[in-house]
Amino acid sequence: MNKTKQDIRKDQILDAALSVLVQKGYERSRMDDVVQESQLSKGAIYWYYKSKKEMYLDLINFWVLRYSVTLNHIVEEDAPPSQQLKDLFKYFIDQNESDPQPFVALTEFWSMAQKDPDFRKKLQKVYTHFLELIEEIIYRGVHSGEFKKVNGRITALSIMVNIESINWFTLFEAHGVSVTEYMETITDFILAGLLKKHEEKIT
Amino acid sequence: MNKTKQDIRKDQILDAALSVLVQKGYERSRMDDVVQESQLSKGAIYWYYKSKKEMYLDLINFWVLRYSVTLNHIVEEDAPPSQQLKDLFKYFIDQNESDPQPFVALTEFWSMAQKDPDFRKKLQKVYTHFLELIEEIIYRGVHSGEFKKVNGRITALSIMVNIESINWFTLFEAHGVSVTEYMETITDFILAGLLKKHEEKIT
DNA sequence: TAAAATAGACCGACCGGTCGGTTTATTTTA
DNA sequence: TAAAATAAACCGACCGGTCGGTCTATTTTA
Repeated sequence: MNKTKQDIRKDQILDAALSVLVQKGYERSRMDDVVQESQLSKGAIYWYYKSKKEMYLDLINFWVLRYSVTLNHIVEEDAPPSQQLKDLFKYFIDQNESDPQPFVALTEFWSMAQKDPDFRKKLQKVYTHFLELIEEIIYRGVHSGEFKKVNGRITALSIMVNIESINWFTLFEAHGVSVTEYMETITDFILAGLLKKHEEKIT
Repeated sequence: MNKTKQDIRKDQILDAALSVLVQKGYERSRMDDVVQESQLSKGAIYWYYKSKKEMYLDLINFWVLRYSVTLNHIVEEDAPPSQQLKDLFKYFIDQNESDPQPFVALTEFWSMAQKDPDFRKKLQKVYTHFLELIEEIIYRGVHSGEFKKVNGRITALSIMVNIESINWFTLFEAHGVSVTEYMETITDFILAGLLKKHEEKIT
C-alpha cells in the first residue's frame, strides 16, 4: 500500500485538478491552470495522462477509492441498520464540512455526464455501487425486523438523493437553516419512515 | 398578453438556445449552433442579446415565467394542503415526462452557478421564490391542523430536493425503477411524515 | 571502476483550430 | 426613406495538445 513515486505525482496532479475544477469547471479549466497549481510542467502532466479528459476521469477514481474505504467499513460494521444509516449520513456531513470540494466537483461531473458517455458510464458505476451499499443496509434492516417491508431500491435511491442534497447548501443561501440541522432533520424523517412503530414491533 | 414580433423572435432564439444547451452544455454550446438551430443569423441574435451569457440568463427567466403560472395556480387553489403538495409533485412529473429538457438544463445552470455570480444570484432568486411557495402550503397545512407542527423551511427544502431528484432518472439507469413509481413512493413518504396520524387528529 | 549507453521523467515554446463577438453591407418595415 | 432587423464575412484571443530536447538515475561495457 506504500505509494510509488508515480502515485505521488498523480496525487499531486489530481489535487491540483480538483482545485481547478471546483474553481472553473471542466471546460473553463485550463491545463495550464493545473500546471501552475501542481507546480509541475505541461510535459509532466501529459506524461501521466494522455488527455485532459483522462485526467479528470481518473479524478473520479481517486475520490471513489478514497471514500469507499470508510463506506465499506460502515456497511460491514456490526451495528443495527438504523445506526449504519445514521453513520452514513454523519460521514457525509462531516466530509462536507471538512472539505466540500469533492461535493462541488460532483455537480460538475453531473454536467459532464450529460454530454459525455464516458463520464456518464463512470458515474453510473459509482452510483450503482453506492446504491447497492445502501440497499444492503436496508435489506438487513427489513430482514431483522427493524425496518418496515419497504422497496429497497426506491428507498436507497431516496436516501442517496437526500445525501446529495448537501450540495444545495454549498451553493445557495438557505436562509438560516444550517447543513447539519437540515441533515439531522432529514435523517430523522427517513428513519421515521423506515422504522417499525413500537406496536408493530411487538406483534 | 399577445406577443409582439420581438417576443416571437426571442422565443425562437431561446428555444434554440435550450436545445443547444441541453445537447452541449454552456461552454461547448456555440453561438453558431444557436444560429443554425434558430434558423436566424448571428446578427439577429446579437441584435436581441448583447452576449452569450445574457442570452442564457434570459433563458432562465423564460422558464421561470412559464412554470410560475401553473405553480401559482396550484398554491392559490382551494384544496387541502396535502392535495396541493400532490398536485405539485404531479405537475413536475408530468412536465418531466412531456419534456425533460428544462430539467436537464437546470443541471447545467447549477454548474454555471458555481462559477458565475450572476447565474448564482439568478438561480438563488428562483429557488427562494419556489421555497416560499412550498413553505406557504406547509404553513397552511400546519395551521389548519392537517399537518404536524414541522419546521416549514426545512420541510420545504426537503420537498424541493426530492422534486429535483427527478433529474437523476434523466441521466442514470435506475435498474427497473420508473420515475413515476419512484416519485409516487416519495410523495407518500413525505406525506406520511407530514400528516397527523388519525388518533392525533381527534385529540 | 570509470566511461558509455539507456531509460524514465520532465520541460516549455509553439502550432493550429476554435469561437465569442464585431463590422459592414443589405433587406425589411412602418 | 429612415430606422429596425438580418445576413455573413471576418478578427484575434485563447488553449489543448505536440515535440525536440534536457536532466538524472541506473545499467552495461571494456
